[in-house]
Amino acid sequence: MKKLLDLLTEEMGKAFEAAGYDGALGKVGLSNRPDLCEFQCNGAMAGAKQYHKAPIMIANDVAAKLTESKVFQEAVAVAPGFLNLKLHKSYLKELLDTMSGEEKFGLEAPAKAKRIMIDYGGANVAKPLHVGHLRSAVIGESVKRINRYVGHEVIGDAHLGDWGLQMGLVIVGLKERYPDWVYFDESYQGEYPEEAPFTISELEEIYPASSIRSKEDAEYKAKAMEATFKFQQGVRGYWALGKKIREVSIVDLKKNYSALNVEFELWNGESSIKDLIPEMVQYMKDGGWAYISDGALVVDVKEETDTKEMPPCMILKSDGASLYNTTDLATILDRVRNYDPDQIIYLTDKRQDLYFQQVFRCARKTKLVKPETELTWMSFGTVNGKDGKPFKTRDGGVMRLEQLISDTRQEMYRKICEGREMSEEEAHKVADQVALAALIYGDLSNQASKDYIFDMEKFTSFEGDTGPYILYTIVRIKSILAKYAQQGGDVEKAVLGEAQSDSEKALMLLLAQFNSMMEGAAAELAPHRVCAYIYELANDFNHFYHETKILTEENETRKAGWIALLKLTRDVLQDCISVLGFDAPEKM
RNA sequence: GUGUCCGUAGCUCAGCUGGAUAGAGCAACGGCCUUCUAAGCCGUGGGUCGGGGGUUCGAAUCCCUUCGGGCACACCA
Repeated sequence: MKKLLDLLTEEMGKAFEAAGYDGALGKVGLSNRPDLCEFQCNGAMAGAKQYHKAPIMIANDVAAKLTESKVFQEAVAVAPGFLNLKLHKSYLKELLDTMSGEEKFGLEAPAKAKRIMIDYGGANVAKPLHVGHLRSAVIGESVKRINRYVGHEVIGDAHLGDWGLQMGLVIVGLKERYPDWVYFDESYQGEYPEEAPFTISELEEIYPASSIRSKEDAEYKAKAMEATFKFQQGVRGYWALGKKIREVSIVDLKKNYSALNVEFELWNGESSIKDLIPEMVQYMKDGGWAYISDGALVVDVKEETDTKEMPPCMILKSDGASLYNTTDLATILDRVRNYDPDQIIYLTDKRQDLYFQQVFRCARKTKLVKPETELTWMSFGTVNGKDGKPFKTRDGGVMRLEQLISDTRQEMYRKICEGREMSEEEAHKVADQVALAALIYGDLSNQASKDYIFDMEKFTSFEGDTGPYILYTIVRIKSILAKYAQQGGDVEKAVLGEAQSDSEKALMLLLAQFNSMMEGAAAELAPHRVCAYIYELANDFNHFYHETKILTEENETRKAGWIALLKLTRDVLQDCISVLGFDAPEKM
């Protein structure tokens, strides 16, 4: 199904042509004066110069051609040259009929379905997730789902941080505690145990302790660096131990991510591509791109048009060790070979702007990717506390994601028990669902690239533009539909009718814009567009709901029409929250 | 210093490729539950869109400049 504005623009273009003007002037947009009209066309003003005519005269000519229109019930020329438009109710009804009958409510498949890889999450092995990880996880998951919904193939990769110094720190920490483990016996030739000899809580305890110690104790730090090096070189025991650390971490991370409804297709990490590094380095040298500068191996990524300094992209440190750039570039090589993606999207915090410019330029220059492969960096802002500084716990520590989720769940449970009667089991279930919606919606309704203030009170209060409000609206609709069915009505067979009121028409108009909204959200990687849409949709529905008594309506055709409208609203809302990454309960 | 992002109501934020009177939510105040879930709905007050120029018939939006803030500027990730 074509997008509503395109259909209207087509119709308006014809009218411009019929009146003897350029059809391209007939661009129709949403009205910014809902009190006057539903849509507007400003083409008459744009065309005034071209035709040496007052805009109002052009607008009048065009309006005259629309008196018989089956689309526009009203097309009025208003000074200085606006064309104010209203749709025929019958046209709108037909549009929604078509929409209801189509898969994905009239959203058309993309001209070319892309294969997109998205790198998000940002988790590190042996380090617990904290608030900062919420953004990456939630935004990435939504971008993935949105693009999948519109018809692309999307592969999410957790791209685990399992390569840097933290590996050495954990390994050395373990060695201090358990020097006798076979992992540390370099003469050992046998198999290593299947079972990991430590738990996730132990790792989470060892890492910070080890990290602090390495900052104070130079000798200890040297040991950690040596361990990191041995691990990266693939020394048997170190590599085997690293693998176990990785396994144990992944189990724990999966648990935490699933609490957020976040799921990765791939759990590759930086270490997964270790074998590609030497090959890639050699390739960059052979190609004449990489050279030694101050001892380090770098690739120049300056371009003539640059107005700023652009440091070269470092491939290897002066001690020959690899770094973030190395693994990211090798990962590109790996992804191209194994998946041949049309696009790779990276989701990181916005401080990495320059870094990704360097990496992308380097990947293009050295032809790791095809020229047409899109490399997209999507950045997100930091989560700040009320003071505008990065969010911390009360005592100034890092807020763990697990803690944040459980706090929100508890608060929600309390509120649910306050107002409604529910079994304890159900209350917990619903509370978890609503808490998740509160968290995800709270995050996604902000523009991803901007910082936002995490305000626990705001998040756990459910008034206004919040996830719970959206869920509440869906639950309301479900409740009415259920009652209708109880009374013997068949929701599936209900047929839409023409709008009976302004509020009903407003709801229908907004529903008709679903496909265009979703297409835009996908193209712009903008989950907040979906949030803004469903908030408006929920508002329009509630407005309609408050002035329309549905179940007591005596005219059965009319009642069924409303039921069909409710069903469509529910379905659209549910698809929307599903691409945002949460679900609605049956009641709340 | 160079680059980059941001500056819209008391607070938190929208504002799509420039259009008519700049919108929400929270907070404040006032209404609406014998009737489909009041976690809701309706209403009131609140703004020199940081400042100044420019382009345009028309600018919160585009360009320049200035002030204020965040962030980044090769051997961390």
